[in-house]
Amino acid sequence: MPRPTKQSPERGSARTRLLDAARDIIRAKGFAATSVDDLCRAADVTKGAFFHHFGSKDALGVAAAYYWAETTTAFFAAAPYHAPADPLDRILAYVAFRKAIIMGEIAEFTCLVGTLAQEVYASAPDIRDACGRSIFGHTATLEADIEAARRDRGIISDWTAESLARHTQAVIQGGFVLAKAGNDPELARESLDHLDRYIRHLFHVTEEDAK
Amino acid sequence: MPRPTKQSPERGSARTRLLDAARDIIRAKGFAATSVDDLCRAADVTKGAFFHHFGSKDALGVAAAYYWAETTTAFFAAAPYHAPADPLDRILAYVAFRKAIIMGEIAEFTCLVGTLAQEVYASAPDIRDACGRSIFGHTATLEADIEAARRDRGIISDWTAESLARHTQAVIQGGFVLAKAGNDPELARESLDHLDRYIRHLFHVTEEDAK
DNA sequence: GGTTTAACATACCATACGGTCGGTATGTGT
DNA sequence: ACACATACCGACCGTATGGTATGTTAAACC
Repeated sequence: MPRPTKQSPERGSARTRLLDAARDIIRAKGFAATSVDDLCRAADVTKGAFFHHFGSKDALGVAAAYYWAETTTAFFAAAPYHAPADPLDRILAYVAFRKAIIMGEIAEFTCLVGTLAQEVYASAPDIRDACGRSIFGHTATLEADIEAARRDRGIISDWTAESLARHTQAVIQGGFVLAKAGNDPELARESLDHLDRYIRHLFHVTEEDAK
Repeated sequence: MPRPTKQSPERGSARTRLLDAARDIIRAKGFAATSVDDLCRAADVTKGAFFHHFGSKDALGVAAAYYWAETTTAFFAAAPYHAPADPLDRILAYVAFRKAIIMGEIAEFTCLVGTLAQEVYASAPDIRDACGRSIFGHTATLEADIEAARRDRGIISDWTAESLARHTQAVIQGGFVLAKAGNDPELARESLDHLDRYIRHLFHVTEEDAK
């Protein structure tokens, strides 16, 4: 039950502002390098407010992962790639959409929960699990289309819809890693072209089909 | 010029022991969460020794990335996947090899420079660049085989050898991210199966060829 | 209208951190 | 023999860190 604050009722509650700050700062600096004071400064709240809303820094990490899951779920649900009638077209539109939103600064298009999980998977299992739920919850949204496309075309395969959905995520996450290491967003886009080609192959899309 | 130490001449110099400790601890906890004292304790050296060999913690990060590049280069150069006469077979053997070495604890098979780059890319450009050199230096070792395989088979493609080599790395790195998020090494292996299938497709490997 | 409660704010604390500094032991070249 | 360099030791320092204790304000509930 958030309540409008006196100083900035329009900017959202302190809790939301802290989560927004966490999203931006952790993506840029990593979780351990982001201090509680950093977050309070960015969100323009005091430490008292921070520890009122979150029991610890780790608890904020968990909350940030859930917040990421919520906001990205809404973002992808509202995205235009669901429009095509053919499920395979929706899958390819998804890949194209993922490629299209790779722009601007690296910290702005990369994945919070991927970064976070990679960093804290061994030392903060609760944060890791929250990240896992966000990632695999997202892959699950692709499975229905993959399965439908497979049935539509009578594809007999040694791969499952779950597996291909996860692979899609792996390519995206791996592209982010390369983009960061090479300091070049194009490296992330490049792998999505290979993924697109791979998916067309799995569903036997030929040159003639493309027209 | 390392010199045998009094207390443990057989364990290698303090510098090497610190770099080994850095490899293991940073992969498990991340760079920022790894303190200089952690490293000194694990390497059984004092803080004086640490700052004698490395000007700062960041300098150790850079050195660790170079050390990783050196040791992995030697490791992959000595690996058996170079044996096949056909370059395409070497490429597929590489993918199979990468899959085979995914075993044991997650921190033992994942990539130091991938983790490191992802964490510090924005705040420590020198570490990031060292990681980039390690990753892209490794992808370069695949390019010759990819190019040779393409020429051998007269493949006309809209992808380059460099691009496919980088995509291979992206799939591996992305698999590591998923393995960490899901706390399951199988997630990393799974994507390598898709990569294998994709490469066979690019080089027109049919079921009959496989025999 | 009084009490409770959520939502902050402020001052403070113990510790852990990266880094420094003066010193010592052990070669090494002349 | 002596100067010099390298490798290392360990006490110390200033600061930043996560976290706490106490206080304040204002809306919500009875």
